[in-house]
Amino acid sequence: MPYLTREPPNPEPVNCRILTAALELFVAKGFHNISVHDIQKQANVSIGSIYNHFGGKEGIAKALYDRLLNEIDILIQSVMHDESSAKARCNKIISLLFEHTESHRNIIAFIFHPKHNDFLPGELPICSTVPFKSVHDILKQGMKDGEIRTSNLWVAVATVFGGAYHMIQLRLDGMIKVPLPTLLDEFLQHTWQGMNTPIKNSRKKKSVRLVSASRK
Amino acid sequence: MPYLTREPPNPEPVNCRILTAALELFVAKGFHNISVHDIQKQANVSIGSIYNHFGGKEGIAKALYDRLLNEIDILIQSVMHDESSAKARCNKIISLLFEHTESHRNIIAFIFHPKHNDFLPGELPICSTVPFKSVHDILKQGMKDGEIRTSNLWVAVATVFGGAYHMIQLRLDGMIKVPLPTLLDEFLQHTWQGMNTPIKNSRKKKSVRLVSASRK
DNA sequence: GTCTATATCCAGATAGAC
DNA sequence: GTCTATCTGGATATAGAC
Repeated sequence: MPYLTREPPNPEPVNCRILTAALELFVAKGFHNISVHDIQKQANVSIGSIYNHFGGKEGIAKALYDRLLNEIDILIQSVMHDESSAKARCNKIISLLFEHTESHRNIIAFIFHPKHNDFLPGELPICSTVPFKSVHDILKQGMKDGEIRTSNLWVAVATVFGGAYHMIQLRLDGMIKVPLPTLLDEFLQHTWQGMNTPIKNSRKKKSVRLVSASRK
Repeated sequence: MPYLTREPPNPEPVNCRILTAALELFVAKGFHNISVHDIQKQANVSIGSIYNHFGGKEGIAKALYDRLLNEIDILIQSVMHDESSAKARCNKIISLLFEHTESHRNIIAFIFHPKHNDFLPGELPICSTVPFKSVHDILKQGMKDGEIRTSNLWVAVATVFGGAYHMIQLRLDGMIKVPLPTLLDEFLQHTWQGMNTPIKNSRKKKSVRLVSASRK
């Protein structure tokens, strides 16, 4: 300990440290298995600070939820801007979600955690939140334009995105061992062409990349 | 209170009453939001009984989990017996799950609750349990037989069943307002034929029922 | 096996100095 | 705003009568 006994001050602002720590712990062990003390230790702050900033454990969860949902929404909005057809939009969204699952695992795991109601009483089911509504609208527009199969809207949502969510769950659970983006094209083919064995003498234009190369 | 002050004795055995009560409460409010006292009251038994039979709250959850997973497994096994082609098996399984979502809501809600790890530490992800393995095998066989599109197995699982799980979630969350079986045929079409707009002059045999009428 | 009463523990929350 | 020390409520679990 040659120069300083005091450890270098942590550069991140306190509230960010709290949120980061909480996110990591919540995802690793679940909201109810984590105490405020756990968060306090991991974030290197005092209990007092936590209550000051967020009013308690639930306040942290709520802040995380709002913030991360908002991030997802921004993602979706960017896709709405970049792509115009319904199919392209869906593909791009799924592509981005797959990428995020690799690069921002905790965010995806927290947002796609099935029952936010378990710890955020009164919260509506996630499929009724803003970003999911956008997805809804995309599909509706796609049907109107004759671009995708007409059907009950929820059935379409489940078919197009249910599979993607499941891929994400399987990856988060460690069942899928490879990065999701490597499975993207294969997956999208299934979604759009169905699981029936393809007809042999198909005249379709042969497999093009289904998603334009990711920005960034 | 003319004849008896004592209420008629409850006919169900104690351990069943406990499990039934716990299942209902867990599904309604979540494992961590329910205390042993809640279960005790709902089941009309004493705390002592609960600890006698199950050793605690976690013991109840574990017993429920094992029992209900086993029920699902029996369901799957019956399908394996009744149907021979991969596609028919998948369709039948989804059909039965849809029906169960209506008639045995709590069972489905408990089994498909995403993170059993939150309250059953050490439990493997549900997709690695016996009934899910069967599903895995069905798809593998279907690919081998050239009946369904060849691909990474998990991608196939997600495409065929991910959508179905999502339908179930949406129904449990109250987003889908109609009984799932009414959406079954439409949904299965999407899964097998894909979400692309069907080709106009299709020569295929026109829509037959995709699932044979349910027994029972 | 079932019950009530009680003990123990710990997470959530607060008080008040700095 | 941040911290430590402390309070409180409630949940799990046990003891011991019946």
